[in-house]
Amino acid sequence: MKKREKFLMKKQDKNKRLVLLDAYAIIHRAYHALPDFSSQKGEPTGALYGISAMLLKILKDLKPDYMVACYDLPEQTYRHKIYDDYKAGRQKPDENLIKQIDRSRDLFRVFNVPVYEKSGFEADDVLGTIVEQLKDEDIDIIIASGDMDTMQLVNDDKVRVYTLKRGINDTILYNEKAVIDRFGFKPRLLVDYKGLRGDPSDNIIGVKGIGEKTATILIQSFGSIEDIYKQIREDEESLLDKGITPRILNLLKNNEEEAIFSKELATIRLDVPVNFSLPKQSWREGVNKEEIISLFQEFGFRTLTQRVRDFFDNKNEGEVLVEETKPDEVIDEDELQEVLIALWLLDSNITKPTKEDLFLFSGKKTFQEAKQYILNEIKVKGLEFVLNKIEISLIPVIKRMSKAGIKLNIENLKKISIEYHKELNKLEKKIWKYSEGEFNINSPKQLAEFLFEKLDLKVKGQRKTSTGKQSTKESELKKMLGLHPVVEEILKYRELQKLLSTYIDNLPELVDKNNYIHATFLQTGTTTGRLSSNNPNMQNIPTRTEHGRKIREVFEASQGFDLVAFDYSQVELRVIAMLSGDKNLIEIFKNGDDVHSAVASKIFGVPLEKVNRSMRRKAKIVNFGMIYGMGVNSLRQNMEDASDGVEKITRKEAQEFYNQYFETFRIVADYLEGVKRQVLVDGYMRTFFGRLRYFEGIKSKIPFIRAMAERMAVNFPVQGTSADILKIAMVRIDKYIIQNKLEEKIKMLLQVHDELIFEVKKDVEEKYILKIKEIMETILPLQKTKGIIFGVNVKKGENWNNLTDIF
DNA sequence: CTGTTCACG
DNA sequence: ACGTACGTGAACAGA
Repeated sequence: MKKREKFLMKKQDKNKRLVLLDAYAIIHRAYHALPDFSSQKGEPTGALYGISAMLLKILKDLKPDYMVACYDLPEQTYRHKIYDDYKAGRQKPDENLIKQIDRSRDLFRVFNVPVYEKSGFEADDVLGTIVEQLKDEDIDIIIASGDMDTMQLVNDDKVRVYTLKRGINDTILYNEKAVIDRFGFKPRLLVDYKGLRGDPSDNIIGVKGIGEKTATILIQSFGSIEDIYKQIREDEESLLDKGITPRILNLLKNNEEEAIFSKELATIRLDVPVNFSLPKQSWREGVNKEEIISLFQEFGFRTLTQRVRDFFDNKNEGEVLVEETKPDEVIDEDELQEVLIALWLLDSNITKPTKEDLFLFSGKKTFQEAKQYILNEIKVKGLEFVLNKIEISLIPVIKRMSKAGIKLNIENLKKISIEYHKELNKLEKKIWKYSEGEFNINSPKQLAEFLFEKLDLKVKGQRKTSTGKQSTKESELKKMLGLHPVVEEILKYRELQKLLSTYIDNLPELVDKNNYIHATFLQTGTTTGRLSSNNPNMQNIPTRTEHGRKIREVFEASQGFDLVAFDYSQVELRVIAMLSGDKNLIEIFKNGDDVHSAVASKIFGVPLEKVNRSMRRKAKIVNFGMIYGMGVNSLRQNMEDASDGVEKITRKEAQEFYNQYFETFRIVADYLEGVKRQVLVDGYMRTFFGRLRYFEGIKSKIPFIRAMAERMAVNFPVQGTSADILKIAMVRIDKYIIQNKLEEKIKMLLQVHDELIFEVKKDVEEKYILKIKEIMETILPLQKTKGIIFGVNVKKGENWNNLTDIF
């Protein structure tokens, strides 16, 4: 839990203070944050309770002289007129909420709070207009809201925003400095931020493909949207220099109108036709305490009634809470990155660490101190090799990889899109025929209703979801295949829907002007040392089904190049053989046999050529399962699933198979037990190269938690060592490419955990390809690997789905 | 903003 | 009798 320090700030005594209440936003927030209370008369009061409590908190914390409430009216606003889809997708407010909104007017009446509203405009516009009309007055303005939409109105210390952080009790007051700390730029640029990033809650699109991070970088570097486009027109290259990728530049150029329009939608109006005048007297003069109490009693608010009494009886001093802002410090980005990686190495449970984590972890106040502390800890924990020789060396390699990008064949992708959409529509119609009515097949809830209630299908040993609902996941649906013809259609529908929404229809938004995809590879994204990838995730592009593989086909080599993929064969099993030193397993790798068949041959005690498909399949399952710390029950389940439920496997059979496996690979079993013993003592495990991971749950008294920690501890050295090997390979190959001046001919494009994908100029000599293979296979000398060669297969082709073995 | 499902290694 | 195989990122629904 991130704890933020707070300090007290005295209210300025000279100026009067006006608190502007964004009534609808507060009520709306309270309605969703609180349970459905109701008064004795049966009137809903949950949201009313929330806003009453907030009002009392405002009186206590902010000590306003005047208060004014602004409302949204149910009518359409001018924003709906200029943009049909404004706030589309929002559901209509419940009747219970509407009732309470109406009733809240009584609340403001008894507190002497005048109401301002204007049909055709939102409360935010009215608030903005009031602020504007007061700009020359000496008055301290605080806007109290339930959301962050009014933050753009913050102006130094004169206009501040008081809003809810979490639930209804945790509040925060933003002045200009606090806004800058939170977003990284001045409040007036928030509209530009929304113009770029969009605002899903209002259905403002922004520039598709630009998210929080890119929007922030753009605004920090160039200022407003207008400034950004001015810069693009004047000097396009300067954006690239500032680290804006060609992809982003392209998105900006193609979506200028959207950006400007989104900004307009997000901008609060300052010219609503209302005439604001400050109330003649403060809210307190002329307020009737008894009126408030009687309304609260009508609502059934007992504790709040008491708080009203206390408030009027005591005179507490006015002090308000303000978020503390750390002193400004100039931090070099490249260093920063190194220290964040170092921090992640110290505690890999912190994935994607940020600057804040640095201060939190080190307990230091300045960056320099924090850095010193972290680097010292690296020494203490023996992580220097991993930090310096693996991670830091990898930074530029990853940068180059992302910069190169991989080419996407948009035309083919569009063809696939049209074809799959057609097929999906057909499936949808078919399914709806069975259901005799339309429903959302994508909704697990609606699908479950259809299958389990309407059709009343029964599944043997049905799985429940973690929240106790009937699961509709693939393995459950497969069990019902024979029961009803619709099940097969649903499975097909699921597959296509997934492919279309996750890949096919989103990839085109991520290409640059030359149709290249530049994914981001995160170095601190996992707990095990692997890389992760996003925007898009290039590590989960489909490969397992025919429909899916069509997607791989649209990733192509550049003109005049081939794609060349190098993949380690069974790295994780080789790593476990190396770490355990099991002679039987090592022998299999030395012989160069197919691992799963060879393992099957040993377990079933039959010669290699007598191993059938079922035996190999079972061996494969247990081979992988062992890497993950699988137990007997899941082994049974998996063996059954893998045969599509055709073959029934009893617990006893699974147990016998399990025993046989570990009798054959006795040393592996000992090694796994050794890991569990050791992690219980130390609380952490290391990979072969020294990378660390701590296991919180390992001493838990809850068996499930502890068992889970054990499985993670068993898996970590295997997955982590493999990840280290890949990273070292990347560093060495990159070095080789540069030393031989091959940068323009051989480009590393992707890393997918156990494989590296390059594009290689067609005229490049074979010896260079073979050298890369050799580098990968000799990351460790043979005596250290106990004679195991980490074999690499090399494939070549024009696109990612059409690769043929070459070495 | 969380849960479910599913794509990959 | 059972939610007990690890590590990710992403879309979508529903609140």
